[in-house]
Amino acid sequence: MSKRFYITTAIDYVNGHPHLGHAYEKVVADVIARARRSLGQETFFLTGLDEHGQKVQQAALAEGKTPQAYCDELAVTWKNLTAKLDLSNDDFVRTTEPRHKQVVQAILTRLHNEGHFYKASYEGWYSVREETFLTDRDRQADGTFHAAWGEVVRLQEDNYYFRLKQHQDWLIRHIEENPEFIRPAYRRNEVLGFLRKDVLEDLCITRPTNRFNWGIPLPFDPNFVTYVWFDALSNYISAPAAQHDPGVPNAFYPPQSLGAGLELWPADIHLVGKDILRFHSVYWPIMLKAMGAPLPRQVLAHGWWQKDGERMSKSTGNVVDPIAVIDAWGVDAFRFYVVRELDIGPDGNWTDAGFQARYSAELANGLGNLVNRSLSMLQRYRGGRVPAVSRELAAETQQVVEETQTRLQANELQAALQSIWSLVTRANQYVDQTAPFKLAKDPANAARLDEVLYNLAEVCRILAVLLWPFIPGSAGKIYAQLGLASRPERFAAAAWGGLAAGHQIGAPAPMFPRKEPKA
RNA sequence: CGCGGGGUGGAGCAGCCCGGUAGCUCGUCAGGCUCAUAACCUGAAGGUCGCUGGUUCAAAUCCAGCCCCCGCAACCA
Repeated sequence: MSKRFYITTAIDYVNGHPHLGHAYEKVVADVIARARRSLGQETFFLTGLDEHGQKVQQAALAEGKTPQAYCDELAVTWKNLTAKLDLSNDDFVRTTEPRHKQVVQAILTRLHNEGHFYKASYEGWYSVREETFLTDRDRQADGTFHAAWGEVVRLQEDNYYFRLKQHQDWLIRHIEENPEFIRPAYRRNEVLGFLRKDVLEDLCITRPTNRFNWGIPLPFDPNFVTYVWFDALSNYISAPAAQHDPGVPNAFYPPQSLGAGLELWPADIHLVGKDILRFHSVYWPIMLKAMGAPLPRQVLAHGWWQKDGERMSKSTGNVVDPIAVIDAWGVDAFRFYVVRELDIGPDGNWTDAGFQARYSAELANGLGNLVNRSLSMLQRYRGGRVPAVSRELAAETQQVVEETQTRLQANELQAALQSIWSLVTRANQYVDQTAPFKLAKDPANAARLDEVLYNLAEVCRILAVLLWPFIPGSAGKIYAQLGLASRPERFAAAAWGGLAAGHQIGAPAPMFPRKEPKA
């Protein structure tokens, strides 16, 4: 058993339904996970749900359900999303699961015993309606609080705090010495700037149960539940702990372990939105250090999507429903668009016109048409029987394969797709230059036609291999149309010459049917 | 002076880290082809790479300043 490549997504808060941002992050993580597996690394891909907190408790109450029942229902919706997105996740963690709660409690117990926490009293302005403390920043220009907060009262409350100040120096050093720790680089600079400038405030990690109790109880004080940080972030290590991962201190193994001793921790990539970068690159490393666990290799922060140049919001109605898009266009069209359109890091802009343009130009007219015309000719002129191996496009293809590999290993997914499409373009040019449909008219050209047909079929096969991480369903269809029983899931299969002479291909069929543009 | 991102032919983007023929998709115009999902291929027009200055033999790319747009600012991917 050896260390696996371990990638996580943020766990989504169950309060609400999935939107484009959730789906985007999961797809990106899945493409990275599939790429790693294809390249021969054992990989573990974790995603899941954050189910505790006040908003969940309130929402459940409003629907007359227990919080657990409410979560169980929504968990079905969210798990369905992973299937809908064709994710290859190896586990799905829910923070209400016993295996998770046990790990969180073990962590809290140990850190408490070692003096990382202290109890203190806080007094401030409290919004009864929103059940939250307000700060001076929430005040309006005239010093009053906005009416949306409702009644604001003076309230005093005890809570537990996590000591952070002592960790600031080593964390700065760690980020400085490990350029890969926070990516992209401009996000790393942002965190460093903040750490160098501000003194870290100790972190409030509890809520008193008289405010709300839908959370994991503090093992050492029943009047409190833990609040967000130790609950949600710990999922990244509670799942490995349940696998008896030797990378996790065994003090944190849950009692009934179902594990097989998988070596997962430390995580290789925490994929997160830019909004929660600070929690993953500051608080989480400090928590791990206090636990005595190794730090993750990389926190990779992606950007946000806008819709038609504006922030998506339910009130204005300019939202993108990933489920609806997938139902209308297919999951691969969705996966392709979000990864091709937006590099990991910057913000992106979803437009329906842009989506349809890429579908039409790149998937239908580019890739789909290439495969269809290539296999149709092989079927028509040679009865679907693969001719002898020819290497006319081998060198150019090999170059694209290497370029794609380099970019996949660097998690440059958008750039990898650009490389792959240069091969699509090249093959379409090749059809034009060699004109197999003309060669077929004169039997004297039979040998040349054989060569051309082989090169086209083999390029299609290799494209399937290269595309597997991005659009696994369509890559599988290419293999099926080539009459291959296996799946194009191993990058090593991208070597030229995989199609054997005499092999019988299947029936060609359009993969990305042309669609009339929607109004 | 809160933090950060962006400003590249008509539209949307890549390139900038690691200076050296400005690339991609769409659109426009003109040709070619007919195997294929009315798809494909070729060529053309169109850009002072936000502005100003600096470094350099050479800057979209590095440095400084300025203008404009947009996010974030403790739990919303």
